[in-house]
Amino acid sequence: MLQEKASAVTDEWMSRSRTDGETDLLPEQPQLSLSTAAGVPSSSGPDQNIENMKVVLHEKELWKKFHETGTEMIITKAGRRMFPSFKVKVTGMNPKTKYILLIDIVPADDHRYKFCDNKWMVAGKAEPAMPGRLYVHPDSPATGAHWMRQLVSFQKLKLTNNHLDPFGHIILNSMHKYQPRLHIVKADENNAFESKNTAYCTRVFHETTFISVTSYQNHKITQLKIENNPFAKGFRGSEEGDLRVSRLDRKEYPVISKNVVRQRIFSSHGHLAGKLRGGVLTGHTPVLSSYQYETGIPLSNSESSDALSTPIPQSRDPSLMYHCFKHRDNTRHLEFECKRPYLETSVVSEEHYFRTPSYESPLLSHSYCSEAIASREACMYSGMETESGSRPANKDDLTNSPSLNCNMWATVQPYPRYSVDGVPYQPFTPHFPNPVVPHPASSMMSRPPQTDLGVYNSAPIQRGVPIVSPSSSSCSPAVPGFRETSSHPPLYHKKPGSPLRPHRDFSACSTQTAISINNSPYQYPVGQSSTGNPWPDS
DNA sequence: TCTCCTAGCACATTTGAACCGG
DNA sequence: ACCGGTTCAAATGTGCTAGGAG
Repeated sequence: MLQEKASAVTDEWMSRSRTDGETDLLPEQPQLSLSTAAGVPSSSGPDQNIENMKVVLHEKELWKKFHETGTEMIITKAGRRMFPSFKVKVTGMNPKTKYILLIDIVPADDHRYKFCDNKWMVAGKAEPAMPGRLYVHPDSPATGAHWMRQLVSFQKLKLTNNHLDPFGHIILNSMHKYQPRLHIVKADENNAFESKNTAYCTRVFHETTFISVTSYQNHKITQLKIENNPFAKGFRGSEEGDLRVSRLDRKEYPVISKNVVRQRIFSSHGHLAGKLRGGVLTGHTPVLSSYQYETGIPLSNSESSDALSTPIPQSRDPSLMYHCFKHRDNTRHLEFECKRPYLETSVVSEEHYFRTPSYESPLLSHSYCSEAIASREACMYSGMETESGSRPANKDDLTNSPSLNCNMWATVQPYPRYSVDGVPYQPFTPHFPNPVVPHPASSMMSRPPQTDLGVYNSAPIQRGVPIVSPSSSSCSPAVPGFRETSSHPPLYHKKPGSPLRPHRDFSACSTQTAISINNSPYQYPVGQSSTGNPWPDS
């Protein structure tokens, strides 16, 4: 029943979604007054509610450039920042109303990919989703005036492939496709978003879709990163040398950086022909394509089909013959476009990570906190995964359970289109089929009891933050999943082999989080749902 | 043999404390 | 004592690459 309800919510959102994504957020339902509902004082001026908000992706062109090539994001055990970083310009907020901005990253589909013949291909079914986590902007909650004053940057957000990550970084699976989502939530009187009527908006920029990797597969992406990321400057050609030459003649004479030269010394050119034969980046397989067509929404990478099939066709770029080599084959080549660093200063001063339940598997949440958190760095809530088998069968029951009496963020349903197609998505099997173990951190964080993250997944709110459509956004006047914090003692899960440090850090984190985010005992458990199209198209 | 992942490396940027002068 | 500017070392963020695991 709840499921149906959730579906209904999702459908509603999807129906209200837009595809012209770059600008407006979906208006909330007019009949509801968010300001009053959320207990937020209304501004003296015109009531600027969420329906008036506009969110523009910063460095959209750069994102597009990456997207057209097939964006890859490195994930490491220690955590790696995203580049380009996720930055947005928000307008239309009520200057006096407090908002919470956060990001989550949901699977774009249920496939695992491999880079073969210079293109991405489906390599099988996706692995079990990592425990979902939210990254709350460190300034949250802040007034609309604050958010609108300057760019809102999430550049300190880090991605990791460490399932046991204690630092609150967003956990992803390598060789999987993901879609970042921005959520704007009106903070309630407690500077949290627990209120049932809390309004929120979700914004998806299809350009930000990426495939997570442990090492770059596409040399073009490598070069784009090197050329645009200041931190990678050391891998660029010298100013007097490579770059200057590249500016003089970009097309005819590809620039080869010193690194390329160094690599060539050791590389075997024998691989080149084979690698270039593909010559094209194709982001999607027939499976995805068919899926996309079924929903009537082209997948981003299907634009990939255009983009990815056209971006680096060998025939179109003969220069590749000179400098293009598959990464593994010690090959490199340089892009000749903008050398300007894209990193910019931003309002970011610290971050907050919140855990979101695994998309498919129930998770038990507890909090982690890193040393960074202690130093006003990233804070997050995280949880442990449990067996998918522990996933509640009856969502209504779970929802009604006292244990759920807490703030909830929507749980993620990674592959919404499956439901659209009438083919329910099959949850992944849990990664950490382990028993529950009490964790002090959770209680310290005043975290609501989370018996099982599956609860969040099944909660209505889980559909509350869907990817409604490509480059689209959705808004809701009320977030059913955001509930008052419960005083119920939390349940804890422990993964086998979980590092001890996280536990130590948790306490610090909890404190930090409570202060910086809520100034209240509220929690931000997180589940999210991506009921919309996670792989939007332009 | 291949794919994927990890750790250490060199290089560059960022950060913040220390210092100085007005 | 305070403020603003400069300097510098440590911290941090990059991609590269050899080697290991499966």
